[in-house]
Parts: sequence; C-alpha cells; structure tokens
Amino acid sequence: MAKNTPQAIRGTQDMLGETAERFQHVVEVFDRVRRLYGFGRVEVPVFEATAVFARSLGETTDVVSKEMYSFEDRGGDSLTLRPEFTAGIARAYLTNGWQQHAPLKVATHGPLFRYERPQKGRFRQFHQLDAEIIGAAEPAADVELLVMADQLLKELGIADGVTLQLNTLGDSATREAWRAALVKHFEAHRGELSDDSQERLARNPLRILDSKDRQDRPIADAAPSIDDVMSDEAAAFFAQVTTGLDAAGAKWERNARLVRGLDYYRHTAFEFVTDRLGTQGTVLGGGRYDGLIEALGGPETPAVGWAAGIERLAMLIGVPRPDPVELVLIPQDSEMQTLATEILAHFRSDQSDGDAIIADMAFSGSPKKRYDKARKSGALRVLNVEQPVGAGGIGNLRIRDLKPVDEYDEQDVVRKRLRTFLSAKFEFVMNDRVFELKARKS
RNA sequence: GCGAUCGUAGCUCAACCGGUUAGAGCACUGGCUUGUGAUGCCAGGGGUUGCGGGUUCAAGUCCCGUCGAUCGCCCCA
Repeated sequence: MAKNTPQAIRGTQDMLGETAERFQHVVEVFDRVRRLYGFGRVEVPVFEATAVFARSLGETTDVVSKEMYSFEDRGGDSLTLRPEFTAGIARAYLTNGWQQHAPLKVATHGPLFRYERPQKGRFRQFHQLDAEIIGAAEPAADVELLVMADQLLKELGIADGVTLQLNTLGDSATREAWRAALVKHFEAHRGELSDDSQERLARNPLRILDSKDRQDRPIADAAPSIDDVMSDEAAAFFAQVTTGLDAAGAKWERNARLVRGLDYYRHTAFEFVTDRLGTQGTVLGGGRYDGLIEALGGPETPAVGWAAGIERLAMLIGVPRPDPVELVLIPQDSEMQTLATEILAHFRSDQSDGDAIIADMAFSGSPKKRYDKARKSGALRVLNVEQPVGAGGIGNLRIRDLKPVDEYDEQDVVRKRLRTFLSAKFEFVMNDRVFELKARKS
C-alpha cells in the first residue's frame, strides 16, 4: 500500500469492470425508457447557492446543517453540492422561464452528495436517475411517472424482487387533519414510545409511523389512518392514480404508513422497495411536491417526480454481458506492429458493411503471452501478424477462432472484411490459410 | 453523532493456546515446453502484517488510541 498516496474520500467509490458495467447498463436502460415516455433530457449544475436546497428543505435543520456538503467559494458565497435533483431543476425552471413549456417532462442522472455515514447502498457521492413532471396537477402525471418507473424496473429485470408501495398524503387540508390526529394519538401514548420517537413527536411526528423500533410498532400500527380524515377531493385524486396504474398493468400495494417529512408533499407518495439490500431497501422513490416551487419563490406550481439510486439498482441487476471483442491482433514482434496498427484501425472504423468491429491488439510480452492474454480476454478470434517468410514480402496474416464458430457468428463478417480490406490495399496470395502479403497496391 | 465486526504482498486469503527467515493462489516479469498453441513446467520481483503507542524474554496474534472498511442505529431531501 502506497504510504504517500492520498486515499479516496470516505463514501466515494471507484468503479471498474463489472461494477462499472452494471452502473452503465442501468443508465442506458433508463435513457432508453425515458425517451419512450417523452421525457426530455435536462442538465443542471452539480452545485447551487446553498439557499436553493436550504429553502426547499425548509425547517428540517438537521439535514440542512449537518448533511449537506456546503462551502464558501472565493467570493464568500455559500454554495452546496447538490444533495438531490429536484430543487435544482425547480430553480432552473424558474430562472429560465421554463413555465412556457409546462407541463414539462424532464429526466436526468448524475452524482449527488450527502454527508452521511456510508452503509450498504449508501454513499457520500452517489448517483441517481431522476424524472420530473413540472406544471401538471392532474393525476395522469403521477400515473405516467409511476408506469415509467415500473417499466424501468421490469426492463432492468428486477421487478420480481421489488414492490411498489403507494400512499397518498392528501391535499393540504387532509394532511393537516391527519397530522393533528396523529399527534393527538401519539401524545396519548407518549410514555410508551421509544426515546427516538418521543423526539420525533416534537419534530416530525409522521415519521413515528415508519419507526423500526419494536416498542413503537403497536402504537404506530394503531394510529389513525389518513383514510379516516381524507377529503373527497383527495380520495378522488388517489382513486384516479390507482385506476391508472391498474389500467397500465403496474402492480402496486397500499402502504398507509408511507410518509414524507417535508410539508410541501401532497397526494401521491411512493417507494419501490426490495428486501435484498439490507436496511437500505428503497430503490426508487418519489411523490407529488405541489408546494416546492412556491417555497423557492415561484408561482404556485404543481409537480411530481421520482429519483432512483443507480448503485442500488446496479446491485440488483444480473451481470450485463458486454459485447465481446471480435478480434485481437497479435503482432509477432515490434516490427510487425505498424502493419497490425493499420489493420486494427480499419476494423475499428470501417462501417461500410454494418457496424464497426470491436477489435484490440495484444502488444506486450512474448507471442505466447500475447496469445494467452487474447484468449483470457474472452475475444472471439485472433489475427496473427507475422514476419514474411522469404524475401520481399510485407507480412503474413493468419486468423484463428478462439471459440466454436457457431457460438457467435456463422457469417463471419470479420473474415469477409479482412479479405475485402486486403484486396483493396495489398497484393497477396493465400497459402494454407495464411494471407501472404507480397506488395502494397498504390 | 452512536454501536458491532474487520484491516496481512497489486487482488483474494492463510499463519495452532503470542514463539524464531510471514505463506499460497491470482496478477506481474523472465525463461522452458509447445512450435499455432485452451487450467503445461521452472524461476523472479513485490510485505518494517493500516498507522502510533503500550504489555511481554517474544506480537500479525493481547491492550489503548487513530485512520479506513463493512454492517446496523439516527437521518433519509
């Protein structure tokens, strides 16, 4: 271990090989699905004025003061690395006049930063997929977002282990009534609650509902349901959401204890949850945040959105099988490297007859080592580039299959293209399957 | 912020109740065999056992601290 090398920052990760491929696969599938649903790409800055996040998070001072990466820049302004996408997108919506595009359907993905203790599936720099519909008050927007999330998980092949838990927080009147009823209920059982939950009662009473403490469970389970205080309007909204999900074939499960801490959340709240990731089981979550844009000083603007942890999704999917290397060129020695480079460049760029070919070159070690390396890489074929025998030649080429041919390609475009290329550039003869390059055509 | 477990070559790990030159596989380098070859053979480089202190005749092994990792609590926008 190098003593002088600075270490990676706690909670950050370096990804290579399979881990990186998994990550990339999630992003690619998301990008494809998001287009199917007509969500445009949006790019927003990785850092913003601290106020963007502080205001959107409102009174939850713990989160703002302890769990954000905030710093002063050289001009003395307080900046913060984004801990979420929504606030930044909402800010962009306001500062760029994107109201003109409402309802705006946008998607993005990238790194986010939270100063938290790392654990399974939780990092300080982590990555999310994100989708938002801004300026749509209709339940159809909620449905669209949920169905897209559902399809994403299906296309990633992880829908089986994941369930959509759905709830409504009602309109603001319902939400207030529910909150009051909960506080009353928990006050009555104050003494039986865990210490943590007694704290929550003062700060964030809704959170007692999803407490993990065994002591709290009976009291939380006996708490009044939002359904008891739901307004007709809120109930109708929720019914339209569930009807839409059913129509689209998205399975869901009511979880009346699913809540959101912040006050601007209204109506739909949801999480796609798995039990395969230990305690950090939420894989995708979101809801309707009709009050957020006002909190940022904008006009009353209804909106819905969700975000999903890329790392968590990546842990759940099967191993992506990247396209194999079709051909590895093996120059026999350094003198044959130039010829190999010429042929290699052709394979990698030629698209006259379909896609270019994934090709590589093994250029270090003895010929034996090069061959072994090519074989271990999982490449399908090898092209040896050898010194010409006898005088006057340019080089000898011999192509060899490393795997049974029927496993990958009966047409063998690679051989076909090699022959075409050689015919155009060289005078050559075939001798016992070896291309003997005699001279260059000019 | 709190708790538990862990920290040995580049990587994955081994080393009986503390005991003498800390081992193996993979990877890397060189060579042999092969002479167109699939997990063949030989050799080599590489570790002050995360770091700092302590106990002991003796510490990778025990104790304290520190840093890091993992899992959980809190939090979860």
